[in-house]
Amino acid sequence: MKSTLKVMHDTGLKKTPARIAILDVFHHSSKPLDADTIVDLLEKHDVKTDRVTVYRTLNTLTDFNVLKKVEFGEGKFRYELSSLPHHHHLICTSCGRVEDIAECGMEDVENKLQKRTSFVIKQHNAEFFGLCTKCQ
Amino acid sequence: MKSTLKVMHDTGLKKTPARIAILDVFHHSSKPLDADTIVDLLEKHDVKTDRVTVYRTLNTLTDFNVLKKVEFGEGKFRYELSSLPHHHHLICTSCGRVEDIAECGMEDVENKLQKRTSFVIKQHNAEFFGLCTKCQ
DNA sequence: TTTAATGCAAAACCTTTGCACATCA
DNA sequence: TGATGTGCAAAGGTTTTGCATTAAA
Repeated sequence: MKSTLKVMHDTGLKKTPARIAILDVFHHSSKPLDADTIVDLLEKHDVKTDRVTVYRTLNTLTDFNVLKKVEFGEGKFRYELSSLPHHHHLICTSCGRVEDIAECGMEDVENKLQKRTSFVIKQHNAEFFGLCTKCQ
Repeated sequence: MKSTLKVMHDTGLKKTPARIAILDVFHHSSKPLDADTIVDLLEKHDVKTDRVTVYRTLNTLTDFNVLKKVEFGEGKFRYELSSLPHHHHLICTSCGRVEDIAECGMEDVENKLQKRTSFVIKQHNAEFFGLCTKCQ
């Protein structure tokens, strides 16, 4: 995985404390984060930053394809590093735990779909919902 | 497909003009609708209803499993009849056109996943993004 | 008549915008 | 220094809540 500083360098974006701190948060997170959580984490790490800066940074990094927006049906966006290998999410509907699913196995599904429809398919999202071990 | 009145009867909810009109809108729509679009359609059909009633109706019908919430990464919810056969959506990233995908072909994916993880998987969502014929 | 639904006003959330000031390269 | 990023205040868009009134069963 690319380091935070490497990412900043590649984008050509200015290396500001806020951006470095926000990217660090993602590099240390195992699941997609929403803006509010990031604000909290920054505060906890004594990084003084405005909420607006967080939103702006999330958008900028998404535009530069450093981050990827995802939605879990919560009415808000979450973000994750787009450098992560292609994967989907398995979400526990009881406790909210999120697990990554590597090898989505959807290549076949997508290929068949490509043949059946007139669309040129560029990407897909998938979320699986269920109960984790603890919540079953 | 169940008729609007049948749906109302099955839920035990009161048959109010607003609810009937809203369900009618869904019975005549080929794609998931957001609250705002519904408000517009009702207005066009001269059904006088408050926006809040639309939101409340959408929530009530979702609670009763008559409607299903879906998200297309727009920062708002859309709803569709949950009586529709299991399907996913193919969304044109250029013009916003939405096509249903019947036979999702994800049973295998889900079954394999079930074996590989400790979750009990209850359902999945999938959205495919690409370009429709016109926009290619 | 009793319970549930509606309308209106107000607010809660999440997110964006404008603008002056600060900071990185 | 010049371009870009930040903070603050304000606003925009979507959705929810409280409460008095109205309508369904």
